[in-house]
Amino acid sequence: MLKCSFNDGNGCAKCKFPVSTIFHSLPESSLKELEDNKVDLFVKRKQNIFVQGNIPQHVYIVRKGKIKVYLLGENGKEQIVRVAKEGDTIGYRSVLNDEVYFATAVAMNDCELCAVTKEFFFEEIHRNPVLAKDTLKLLSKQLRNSENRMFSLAYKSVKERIAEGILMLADAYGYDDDNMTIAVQLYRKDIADFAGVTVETAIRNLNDFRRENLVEIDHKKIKILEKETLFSIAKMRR
Amino acid sequence: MLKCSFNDGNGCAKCKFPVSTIFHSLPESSLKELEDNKVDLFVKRKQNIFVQGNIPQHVYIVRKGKIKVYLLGENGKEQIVRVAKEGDTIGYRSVLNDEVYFATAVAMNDCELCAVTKEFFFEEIHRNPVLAKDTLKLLSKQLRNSENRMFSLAYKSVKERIAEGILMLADAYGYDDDNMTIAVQLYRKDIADFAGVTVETAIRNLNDFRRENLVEIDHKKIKILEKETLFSIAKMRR
DNA sequence: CATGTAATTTGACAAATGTCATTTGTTTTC
DNA sequence: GAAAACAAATGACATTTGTCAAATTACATG
Repeated sequence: MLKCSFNDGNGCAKCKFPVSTIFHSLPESSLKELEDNKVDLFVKRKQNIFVQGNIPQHVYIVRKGKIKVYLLGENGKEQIVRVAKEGDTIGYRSVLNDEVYFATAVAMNDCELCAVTKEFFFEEIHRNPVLAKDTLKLLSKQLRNSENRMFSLAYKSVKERIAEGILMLADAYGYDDDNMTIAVQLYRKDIADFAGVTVETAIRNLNDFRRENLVEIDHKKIKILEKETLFSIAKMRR
Repeated sequence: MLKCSFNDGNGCAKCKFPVSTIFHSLPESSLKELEDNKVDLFVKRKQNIFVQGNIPQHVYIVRKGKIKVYLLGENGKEQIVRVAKEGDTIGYRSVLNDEVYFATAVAMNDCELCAVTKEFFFEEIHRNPVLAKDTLKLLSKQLRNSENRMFSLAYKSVKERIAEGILMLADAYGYDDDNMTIAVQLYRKDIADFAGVTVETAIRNLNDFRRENLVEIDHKKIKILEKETLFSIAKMRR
């Protein structure tokens, strides 16, 4: 049997996980049970974790790596609806509603995940009110975020959305050690798909920001130089 | 004391409410307790039920009437993020996350609501796993809907969004007895705010649809004549 | 029911953004 | 490490949608 990453002894004191996850409230007994209801998963960059239309079998906890979750339209257009990094949970919504995946999740870099069976998640959410409450909070937060982005997509200009996108992606993925460089490689298309614009438009605006010394761009790595200015361009509520 | 609308004896057998609500799973004992933790609320058309930035005190169950929930931008632009009718619950998300209202809810016509104290809702969600699960399902559904609309706002043309908007509003508010006319008075601005366009643009597209005999418009009442055609214009996944 | 206010409609025009084609640079693969 | 595949950049242009102004119609209030 694979080593249980929930009990490897380093990390979050409660769940024995390198980072605090949605399962932080599980009692010892449940953690034991969890061991028999999970599979470790190693996913290479650009590979899918789950795909729109498929039937969910697991809830995924991200142990390592960055992920994007997007909707794919007929025209080949993609809308990134959510991103995830170490400690985040993905694929749980389709499980909760017992329906096929509504979105596709793909690894932005090599990832390690824990795939927890939907049966365990379902059981546990029933008998553990704290897990239920935490999941409610998580959903609430994501719904709020989503509705906020609805507003942006509807009414903000492209420049505002690109600025907002950079800041949101930075916030969601985190920073490198310099505390300024977004901790993931982003294609121009990723930024375009997040902001809901074409690649060409994203490029033009990114290069505007670079010329104005708001960001520094080294291939796929973006360093945020003037966060405050970007915030004011994005007209973000904070 | 006001008559408790949860126990007026007609409607849903479980909760004694005219329609099935999120509280349908409450046991008798909780329903009794609920009586002391609710206020009946009568809200006139165009009046607010809650306002962006205010501190939530209640969760609202709609007994009668139609409601829109929208985000208000600095520029005066409004994005309708959700709508509610008889049986729906609103204002619960801010309560769950213990933060100020993120949106404003306004009555589309005269409404009757039950305002349930947040303390009761919180307590009950903790001790009633079925309520917790139902709330999780509701949130999941709304998040899915919201992400779907993110995609539409980002990538669909105005004509597609207006068609989609009409169909979504019809679905959410329901129909009159003819089963074709949307069961609420909609200003052109409401449709514009739902689809994320200007009033002028909404008007032009609505009138296109009317000229093509897809809809019939009598002031603020919209009758859907060719639902299938609208669906295909909207390119909606169903 | 008259009057003022608000909502709808239309046209002309401006601005924002997407589309397409092409070039250049970067990454992957054999 | 050369070749092929992929990604980024740029220009010219088309299209979509928004903006502003003005006219008409509907609604609400005294």
